[in-house]
Amino acid sequence: MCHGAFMNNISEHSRRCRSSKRADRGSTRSLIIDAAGRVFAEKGFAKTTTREICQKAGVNSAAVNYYFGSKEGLYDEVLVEAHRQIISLDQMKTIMEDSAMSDEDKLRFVFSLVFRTAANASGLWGIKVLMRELAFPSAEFPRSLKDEILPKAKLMRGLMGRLVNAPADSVKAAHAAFLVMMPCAYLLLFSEKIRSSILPELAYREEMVRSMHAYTMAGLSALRG
Amino acid sequence: MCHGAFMNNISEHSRRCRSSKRADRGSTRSLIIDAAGRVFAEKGFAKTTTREICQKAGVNSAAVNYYFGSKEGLYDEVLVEAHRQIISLDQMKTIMEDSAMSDEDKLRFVFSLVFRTAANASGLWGIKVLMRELAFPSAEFPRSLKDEILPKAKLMRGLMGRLVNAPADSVKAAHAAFLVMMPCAYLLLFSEKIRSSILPELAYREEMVRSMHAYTMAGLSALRG
DNA sequence: AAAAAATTAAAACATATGTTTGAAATTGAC
DNA sequence: GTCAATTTCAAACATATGTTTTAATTTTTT
Repeated sequence: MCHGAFMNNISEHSRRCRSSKRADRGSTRSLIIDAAGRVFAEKGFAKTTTREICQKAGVNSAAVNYYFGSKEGLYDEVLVEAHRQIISLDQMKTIMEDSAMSDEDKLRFVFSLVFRTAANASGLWGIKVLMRELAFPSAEFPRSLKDEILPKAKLMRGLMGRLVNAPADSVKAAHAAFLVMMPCAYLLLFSEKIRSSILPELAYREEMVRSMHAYTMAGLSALRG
Repeated sequence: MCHGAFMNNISEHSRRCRSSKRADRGSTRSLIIDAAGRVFAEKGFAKTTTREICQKAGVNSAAVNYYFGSKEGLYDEVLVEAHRQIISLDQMKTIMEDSAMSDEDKLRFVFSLVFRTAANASGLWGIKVLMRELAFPSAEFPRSLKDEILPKAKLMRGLMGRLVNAPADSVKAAHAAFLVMMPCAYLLLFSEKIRSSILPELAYREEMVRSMHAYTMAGLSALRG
């Protein structure tokens, strides 16, 4: 009766560092999170079944409820892991507060991070899960994640404000943030099937980064003046 | 046994113009499509139950299968109706081929159409359903609708090509189309809940149209040169 | 008005799916 | 090696939901 559902609070570190003898390459728990991430990214929460996750992970169907209590509990953990995959708040802070870097270079850094992520989309399921949440937030969208997204958004708005020469909380900065970030968001979210049929010429290449950067800087300059 | 599932082919006009004596304000069929559109727009296909649709429409649960054969059949009809709500291919052709209008004005027209739609989003469920399909196409995404979307996309790429002084099927035009249209797409798709928490200053006002237009024209000019 | 057709309604049905159960197997501590 | 704790497994369970059925009701036709 002492089931694993209550183990979510136990430090993950201790579980990870324990030499796993049952499963050679990664504990059952990690196997489930990874399989779940891939399936959730592809199908979304509602269309995903725990049976498919367990099958892909090669574990028994009862494992989800044993380790995570419920499908929702698993999804929560997947969201946490998704954030880890992209960029931590600390990393982002470091870059945004780096005085040796121009604001234009910071923007370029964001674009290349986006492109790297988009190009790696098959391996990194995290960004797809998070973008799904942004477009269609699930009931399970936890406050703790909002607390992670909002600070990052605030950093971006600071950058945008400086680029259009306006306060971070001004309407102008909001417009700039929206106009700059939405193509990024869609680049990460857009269904590959649809994109390739509507815009087959659009490839994730250096050429595209240059176009985005040129287009964005010119647009921001127009907002500024 | 002569059930309504086979009536989908009968002209809707005859059904509409027939004096409806059972249901005063709109036939059962239309009631279902409208209720379904609202629920599908809000929750997506998977999370929507036919029982909720029927309850919202005030009809019996069996009505969906009676009139549309299945939940998928109903969804197909909702997609057809969604296209009708926005703009027809013919209307769009007329505008795009209007030689009395500058390309810049045509772009402005697109933006105001987008804004009108976004501001009316509560009443018009069609755009939300279509945007969901663009981001996460369902298995039911019918070829006939692709045949409606692709021609419209081609018209937009023609406009974009002229604006950046490049052929419609060039990489440059594809980049332009992507960079210009993605903020529009997201404006229509973005979860209101999330938008208002991340960008509370962003309202659907004339001010925003002006920002978008200025930003976009400057960006396109940069792509051109 | 009578008969036929179409529609509506309530309930039953079948299936998919999240979850629980209880036993078997494995692991780690002594 | 023994024993308790943990993990795995197969099966069962409960529920939600798309669908079907059958009869009652309404509408249309003649």
